[in-house]
Amino acid sequence: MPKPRSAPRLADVAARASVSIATASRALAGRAGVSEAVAAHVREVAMQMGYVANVHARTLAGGATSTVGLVVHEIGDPYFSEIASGVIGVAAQRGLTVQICHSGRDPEAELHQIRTLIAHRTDAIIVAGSGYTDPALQAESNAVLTAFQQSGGRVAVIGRHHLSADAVRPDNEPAGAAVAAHLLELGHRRIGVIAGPAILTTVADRLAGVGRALAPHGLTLDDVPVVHTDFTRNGGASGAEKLLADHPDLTALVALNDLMAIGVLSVLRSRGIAVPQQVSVASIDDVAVAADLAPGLTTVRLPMTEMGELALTMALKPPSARRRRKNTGHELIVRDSTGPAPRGRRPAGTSAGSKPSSR
Amino acid sequence: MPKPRSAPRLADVAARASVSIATASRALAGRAGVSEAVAAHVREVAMQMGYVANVHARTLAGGATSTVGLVVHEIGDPYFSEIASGVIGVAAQRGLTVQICHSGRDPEAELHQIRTLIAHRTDAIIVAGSGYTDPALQAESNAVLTAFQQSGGRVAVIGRHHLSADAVRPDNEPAGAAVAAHLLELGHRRIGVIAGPAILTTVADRLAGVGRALAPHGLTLDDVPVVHTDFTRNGGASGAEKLLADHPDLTALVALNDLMAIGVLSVLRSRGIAVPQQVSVASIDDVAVAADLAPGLTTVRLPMTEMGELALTMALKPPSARRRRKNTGHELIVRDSTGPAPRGRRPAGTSAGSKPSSR
DNA sequence: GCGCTTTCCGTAAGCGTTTGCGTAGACTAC
DNA sequence: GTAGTCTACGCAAACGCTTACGGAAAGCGC
Repeated sequence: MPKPRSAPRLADVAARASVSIATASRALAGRAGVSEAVAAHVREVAMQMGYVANVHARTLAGGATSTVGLVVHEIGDPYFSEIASGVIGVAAQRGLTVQICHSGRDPEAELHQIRTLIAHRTDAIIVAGSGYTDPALQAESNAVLTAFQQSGGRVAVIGRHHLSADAVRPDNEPAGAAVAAHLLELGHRRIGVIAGPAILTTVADRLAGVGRALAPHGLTLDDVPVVHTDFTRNGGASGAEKLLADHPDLTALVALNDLMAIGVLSVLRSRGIAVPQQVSVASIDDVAVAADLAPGLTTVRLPMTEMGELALTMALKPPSARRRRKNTGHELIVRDSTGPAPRGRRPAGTSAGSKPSSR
Repeated sequence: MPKPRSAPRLADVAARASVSIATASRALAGRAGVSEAVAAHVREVAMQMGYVANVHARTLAGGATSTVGLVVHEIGDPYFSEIASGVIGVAAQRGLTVQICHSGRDPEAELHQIRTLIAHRTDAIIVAGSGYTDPALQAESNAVLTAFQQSGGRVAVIGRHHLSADAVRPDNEPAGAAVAAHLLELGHRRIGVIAGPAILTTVADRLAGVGRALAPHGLTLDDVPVVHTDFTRNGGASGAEKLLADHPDLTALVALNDLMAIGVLSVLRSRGIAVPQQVSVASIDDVAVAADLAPGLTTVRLPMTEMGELALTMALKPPSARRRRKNTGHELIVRDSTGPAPRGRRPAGTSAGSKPSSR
């Protein structure tokens, strides 16, 4: 090889194949207007030279980027890494690549990332983080995304956002109701809720579900202590500490996501409080490790990977006049972190109740 | 607003600010040759119009892509999502976006993804998955990446690869030695190893470390049962089942990564085998949940997030003549899944030894 | 005030594609 | 053999930006 200075260009391929650039382009794109013989030859030459089209030139000239953008709060969070896995999976199938950005649960950062993605002219953008209860926080993002859609971009969101776009809606409210109902059925009445930031719709919806489940038992959300902290493991831990300090008589703790529940369990363990004999713990998401915790975490499964797949699939469909909505399912997964409410106040020993097992 | 048809272009900003395109470009890029007054005005106008440069046009014209590529085996794996988090973190700081691809532990898929990334002319490419013990498997990837580097691209790998590029080298061998040494110190001699696919250098290196630790005790790898399965939770579970069936007298199980250890623990739990009283379990990585398992997992911490940060930082430095290498540290984290070897054969009761705690 | 340098800004040439349009040549139909 | 229709291909104009290069205005010393 004499001088592989830079990557071969379409012009190089065309020259080597003794055709014009236009013909080479059409041949490689499989577009009509080129005889099969010539087309085959061009492809052959291109292959030999290891030619790969410059995506930027192609995009600039009007082609598709073959890139989709994905905005998550934090990829290290298993909830989002499972969603991302789904997105990347279907992207790969379709020959697309995925750009991932962190929003860090900050509306301003989210806007910035969306702008960046738009600047990259991705074919589609998927916003996977939770929405914000205050529409104003996403007003600007919405304007930007709307403009993006008007100029041909596709958008899908996961969760309840104030963004006009196709949406995959996790069963947040039903999940909240399911987890609370489960605890109530087990006889718990003194239930504490450890929630994430109130500005997140995911938190608001799950909380609302809890409230709905409370109603038939003559309770409302005002009757149960709710503490808002970070939507993370450490947030869960600090929330549990606060709740335990302020309300020592609680028999069950609901964390609004698994990560928080992990933090809760760790606090309980370090204090020597038996789960579920003294305090039951349950949450929502069913991340991969939930089954392997100590004890196995009772939680409500949301199909994260599938949600990611669904979102990209929706975004890639030809746009429809109306916004599409797709609700996910949910399933209560009972493991070992929940059990019957202890009788009386904090029995020191083991409760005699039957221990529910995984189903 | 009359007609926000498409995104505003640089020309629009320039016109609105009554300057030439060149001046506008320079002003926004912060390049010299523009008076501060004019520059400020241009920026002001651009901000008002919500102008965002078209990355593709910019790249074509010779600018940087402001995109980096990241190849991981599977983003759903916490090992990789933590690395990705590190990469995205420093990328965001520098105004870069990250394209993530799955290689799925398949050299051919990896090559394909690298090709795609190169087609996107990313400024840098980071290969984070394990390398392969057979250099032939990565020969083509190496050729492609070398060409990429010659044309100005930057490359960094995480792990031991047969790729000529800057590298972040996890302490795989020392980590393997550390975990084995820990078990040996506790008196274990009948140790089983649950390894991932033998073709991965990560597996080979960790295994070699185990072997090295064995030597002072008059043992070699041939003396301990080693089973190769998938480098996943389920792989760990099936490996544990096989080992337990073939060698019922083992007192300790080493899994070559935390994910496998999680599978191992689940098998042990479902069989009612007490950990660590009957069998100790230890592994390598220290993913975020390791501390929250049942029991807390003794493992060797590798700084995944930091590795991701380091890799991108290296890749972004001006290229040096020689390949840079950076070794990570490692730290044995003793939790509750390891304890003294039971005396005699499988005592049913609890071992009386002192329980090591986290340090 | 005259040459000089310096500062600031505009003109225009690409970057590598895609694609509308124009034009040869081959073929059909008479 | 001539006119008309396709087919297969080439020419050249975008796409939106960066960056030499050149020219005008402004500052300097004398």
